[in-house]
Amino acid sequence: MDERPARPVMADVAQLAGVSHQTVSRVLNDHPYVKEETRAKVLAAMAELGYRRNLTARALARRQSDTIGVIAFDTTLHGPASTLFSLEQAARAAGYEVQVVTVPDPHPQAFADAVDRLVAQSVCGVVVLAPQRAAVQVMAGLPADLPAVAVEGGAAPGVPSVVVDQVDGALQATRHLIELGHTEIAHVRGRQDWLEAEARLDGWQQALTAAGLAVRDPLPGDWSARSGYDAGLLLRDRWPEVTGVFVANDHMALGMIRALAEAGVDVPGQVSVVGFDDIAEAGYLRPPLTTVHQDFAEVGRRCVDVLVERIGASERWSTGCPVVVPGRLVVRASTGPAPR
Amino acid sequence: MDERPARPVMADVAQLAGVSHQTVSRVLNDHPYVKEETRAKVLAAMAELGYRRNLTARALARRQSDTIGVIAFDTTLHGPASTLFSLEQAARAAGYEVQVVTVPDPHPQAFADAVDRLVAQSVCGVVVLAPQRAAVQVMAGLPADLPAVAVEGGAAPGVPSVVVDQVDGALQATRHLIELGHTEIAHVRGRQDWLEAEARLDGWQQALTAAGLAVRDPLPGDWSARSGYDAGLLLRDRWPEVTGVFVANDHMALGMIRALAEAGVDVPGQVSVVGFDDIAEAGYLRPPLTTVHQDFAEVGRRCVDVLVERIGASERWSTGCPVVVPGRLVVRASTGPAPR
DNA sequence: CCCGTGCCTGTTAGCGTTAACAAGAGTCCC
DNA sequence: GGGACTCTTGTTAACGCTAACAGGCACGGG
Repeated sequence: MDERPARPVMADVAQLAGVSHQTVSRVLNDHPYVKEETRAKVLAAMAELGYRRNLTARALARRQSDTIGVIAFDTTLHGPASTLFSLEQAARAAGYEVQVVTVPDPHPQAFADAVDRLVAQSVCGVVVLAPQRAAVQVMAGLPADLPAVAVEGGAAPGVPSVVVDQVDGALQATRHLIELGHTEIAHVRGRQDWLEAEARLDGWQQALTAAGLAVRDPLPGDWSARSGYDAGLLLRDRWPEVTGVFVANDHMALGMIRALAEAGVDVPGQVSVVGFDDIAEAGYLRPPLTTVHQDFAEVGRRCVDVLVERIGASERWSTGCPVVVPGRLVVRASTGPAPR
Repeated sequence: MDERPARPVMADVAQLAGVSHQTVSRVLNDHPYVKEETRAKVLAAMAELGYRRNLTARALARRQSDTIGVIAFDTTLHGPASTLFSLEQAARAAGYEVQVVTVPDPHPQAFADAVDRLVAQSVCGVVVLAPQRAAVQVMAGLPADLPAVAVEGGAAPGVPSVVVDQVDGALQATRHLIELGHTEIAHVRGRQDWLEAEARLDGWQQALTAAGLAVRDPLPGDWSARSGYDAGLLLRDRWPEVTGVFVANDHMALGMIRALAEAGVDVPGQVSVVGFDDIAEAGYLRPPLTTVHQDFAEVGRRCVDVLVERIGASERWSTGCPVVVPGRLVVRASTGPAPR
């Protein structure tokens, strides 16, 4: 005659344990001032009923949800995917859930919608994992009382960021080529509107300028292996004298190497190639790729650190300078001494 | 003297519009029986106050949250990452939020914890994106009234699944080698405990058996490029007569090719290699990789379809057979006729 | 003219939790 | 013995929304 047993609620536990529902709440929230004996009774009752607390109700009552929202652009890409993965684990360890909203097109309006949805969910903090210029504007428009962190974010006022030092990484990569004796060094840039693409371009330019070498126009690229391949063809055609290339990410680097190989150009014998990212398979490509390693796991963790700190602090926060995770050049076999 | 303006709630909108809060609710939920004029007034009031509905309160009142939970193992891997990405977009289009929980170790207990957390959040459905044997047990233990879908899931009773036809894909790959005249064909398997690894092994065996060819022990692998490289070394050492290899994923295939190249073995001249996954850069490796394409975007979309249907249906669902997304062999340059 | 039937709106009562307050019991000290 | 604590528990009122019910009004048919 009975319905299927509904999920037990606090009141049920309270009744079974012979206490008030508030006492159950106290046990759940580790309040001091609960007698050990009472706590045991409540715990036993919870176990017997298979009680699970309703986090929705909790969130409503506390006006705080212990959920971190993530706004991401393309979680398929190596960097965002890796960051998201470690971020989720770090968040869980800190007691937070993670809710992800991806933004298919990097238009400000789409970002704004994403923020709205997250706010409607009463998230207690937001991570912006969209390293585009368009995302920067959005952060400026974030509700002032909502803690936020940007990954690789530009200088949005009031929003702290966690970044891998892109300029420095590009400097390391380019200097490496210079030290090997290369003097004609090209660059394949990442997608327009991406901050990382600009920073890597910057680093490359700085290194060349510091060494007194010529700065060519960067070859266009969109992060994809295909665009790297196209850039490779273009390179041969336009600047056959180039012997070193700093490519803005590993996927494009691999496309570039393939184009060069097809054209009969030996890497690293005739042309040296450096990538960026250090994707998992970089060490197993032909040739093994020299590249700049980025510790995305660390980035994810630091994001949570910063965000949790902001959530904890009730007063107005100061902006502070970005948390910088260093990049590290990994020398493998795609670079060698300049041919003479 | 005033505090910073608190976020407006329904009552505020109602007051400004001169109606009851229930009418505001009706407008928000597209109820019939709201006069056009009233609707306009309410909408105007909402716009003026910048009202955002509180989804937490809504979820509590409706006892339903419009959130889909995803339990994933490693969202860094190509397949899960791609599936998750399209799933999130499809879910949003269907009016759902997505909450992700990753499980660092594939132990049943860890999966069970993940389910608990999702249930506590009152998610209205769950996608299990963890293609391991350990995850199958967990699905059997899912609350009976919680709609669920498994991706690449085994035969958990009552839980529908969306799969790419792995066995068929492996058959296509292996047959391709056979048709090219190869008779000594090895296999590098994926990580133990993964259902996909088993299915691909199966397909390989079936194809060989059907053709009357010898079935060797599969070489061990764990999906990583490194393990593919190791398998390549092992292969040369153990079975120098092998001329065709079906490798369970592209990353291992690329490691294998590198190992062979180092040993002076030409691909595809002396040994043909087929991968599985069709990662974005597969066409730009050296040589371009013949592989089996999986349409993960479609998998994500179908997951949402199935889940939404289950959520809508109030009565007990029948299990039905899995939704099968076909795999497709993409022939590139890493395979060629068997040498004689 | 009354009653039933659409339309439209308001009132009330939850949803399951936490917060705020109240209050009783025990302890300690003067 | 009384006041001021600390420890422990219970009662009540939110949190912001939706669901259920109860009207009021206009219209049409018997």
